[in-house]
Amino acid sequence: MGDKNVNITLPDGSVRSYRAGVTGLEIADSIAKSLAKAAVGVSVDGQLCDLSLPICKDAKVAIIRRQDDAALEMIRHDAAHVLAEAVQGLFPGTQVTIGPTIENGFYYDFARNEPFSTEDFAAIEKEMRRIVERGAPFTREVWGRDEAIKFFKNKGENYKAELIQDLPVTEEIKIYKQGEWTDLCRGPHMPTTKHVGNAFKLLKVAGAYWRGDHNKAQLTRIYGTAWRDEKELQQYLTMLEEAEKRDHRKLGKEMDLFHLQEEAQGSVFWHEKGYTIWLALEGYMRRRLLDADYKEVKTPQLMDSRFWEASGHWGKYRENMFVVPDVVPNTEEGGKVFKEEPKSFLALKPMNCPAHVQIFKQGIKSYRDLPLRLAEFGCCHRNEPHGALHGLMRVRQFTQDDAHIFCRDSQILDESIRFCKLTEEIYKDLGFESYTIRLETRPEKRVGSDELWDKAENGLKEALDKLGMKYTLAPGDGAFYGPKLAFIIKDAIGREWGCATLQLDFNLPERLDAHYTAEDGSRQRPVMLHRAILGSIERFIGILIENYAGKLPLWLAPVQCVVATITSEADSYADQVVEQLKALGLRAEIDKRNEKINYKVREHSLAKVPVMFVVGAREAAEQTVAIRRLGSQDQNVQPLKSAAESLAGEAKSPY
RNA sequence: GCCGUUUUAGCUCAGGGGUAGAGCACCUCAUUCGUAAUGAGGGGGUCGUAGGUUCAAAUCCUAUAAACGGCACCA
Repeated sequence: MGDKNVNITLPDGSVRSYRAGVTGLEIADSIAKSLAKAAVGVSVDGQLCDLSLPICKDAKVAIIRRQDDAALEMIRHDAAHVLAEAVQGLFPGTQVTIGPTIENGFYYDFARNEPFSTEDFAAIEKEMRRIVERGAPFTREVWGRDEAIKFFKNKGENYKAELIQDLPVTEEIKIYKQGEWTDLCRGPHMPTTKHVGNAFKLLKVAGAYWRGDHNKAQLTRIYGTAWRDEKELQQYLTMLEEAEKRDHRKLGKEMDLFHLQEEAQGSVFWHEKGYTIWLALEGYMRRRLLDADYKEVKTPQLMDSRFWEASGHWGKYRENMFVVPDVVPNTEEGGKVFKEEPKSFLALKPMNCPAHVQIFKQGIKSYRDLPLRLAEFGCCHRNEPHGALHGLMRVRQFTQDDAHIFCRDSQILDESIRFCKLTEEIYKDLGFESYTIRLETRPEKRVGSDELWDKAENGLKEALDKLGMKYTLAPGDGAFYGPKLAFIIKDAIGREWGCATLQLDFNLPERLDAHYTAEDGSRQRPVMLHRAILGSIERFIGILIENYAGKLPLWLAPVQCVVATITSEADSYADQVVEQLKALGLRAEIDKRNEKINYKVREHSLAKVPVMFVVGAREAAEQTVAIRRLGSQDQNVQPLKSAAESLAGEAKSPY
């Protein structure tokens, strides 16, 4: 490198010249001693690097101090290393594998014959604190491939050896040491383990497959969180607790919305209150769809296996389908359920699309009929693996707000725009401002010509661009039959769930031989768009509950108004009030119990009833109500008539 | 499906070899009390299920089911 110089551009825009090979630490030192002291890493052209890494070409450089947001990534990564060292110190013979950072924390996957338990956490954390306190410097070395493989194999670290073996030949084999402890790692790291600090906590253990492949070994994963200081850690832990309170399973029980039980795992028992939400939501969607020129249909629940063979589901998804033998059951007491071998089978529908194609195929369709949009609140069954079931979010019986649009290639763009617009409007009505959109494009194994895929992918892209909707690209993640859009919403605990989806399908119309007659009299294949906006109604209600923490907007609230009496003197007036509310279409209940008003207010507040009309002798005499809204302590006394009417107006569905 | 954890009254949970406990809810009585819990009394559980060990099992062992946390899967 000699005396060649490099130009370093700092965040304030100033450019300084250093000799080539200068390190981040040296740059920091040249700016201010205090900066060098506070520095934990350096960003070089946006890439986080070790402070000690020589910089050999012109670059934009920012020094990362421990208090900077960018340092969180390093703190967590280093914490993962400290965890690994601690675990290997306490549990000899444990192999290390990978330990990346994740949102809000980190994990490390270990291979050990005996799995860890959360009871080991105290000891591991203690050892981690000792390692942090010791403050060994992280040092970076580059090793030869064979040397590295030999080293790790000798140590019995077969997973690490495998990782190195699979690294591309062009990749440097980087080894980081923290004192005695050595690990293969991409880096970067902070100067010493001391910089990790004490604001970390181990959270949970879990099984995880080596390289995410269920055919490979099962490892034990330890999850942790790490922050810059104790206050941040506490804030995060409090946030987790708050999120737990919003869990739809907890609120569903507390608010008497639904339940699940062993005899029908993965299928929901909707109680009156929960089903009231369902009906309000479904009604809203129905009005939306009919106005958007969809035609609502209803198709069979059970169909012969031949039907599913034709659609291709029988071969590919049979293990997740509920199959019913087409045999009359034996009624002999204590006998076998079926006496004879079934000659044929029926299956509960796992999806609605093939049935919609059947409707499309009735009669001859003209290009004039397109686009044809068939909608169904279709109840589907999928035999999901036990471990996948999760409250309302992942169930075995669910209802999709499903629709299939049959159209021509040239209509893909327009239909995509209509869909995205409609979804956006609906999500806005439902209170979702933040969701992410993913565009999943052609996978390697696929049907349809490249030309058609171009048209389809561009159609989706163009639709999003035209509407100014931001999205991320997921190349290769599309279905074999076409590209798709996924709208993703997070739940209370930060888990992501796919809700709305738009999927182009070049396969099914072909398989099931759907066609229409074009202007020139020729037979043409329609393109089929699968689309859902809520996705599954069950899941969406779960997300709604979490999003609103149970405090649903008036139009969705199962009980919109409770009329509560102060003394029994007001009973008959309260009856009149409820009657009026009901006459206006409101979901109102009365609480005439012999309880103090404090008790009633507390109870209905906890039940998350949005509005209470409190009535006592005074209100009865004056024909008024004292209005109390959830979350407010204000009492607003209004004449009954106007109060009821304005509440009814407010409770109207947004569409 | 895989790994781990859990399962005791309607709900939330305590109890860890000697025959089951709290708070809330429920029922009864008294109280009519103006915006987040009125008081007193009462009823309620073969401790997830099936085996086993033991004089004795909610408690120990084995199997099994479900739920929970991840992983894998999600047409």
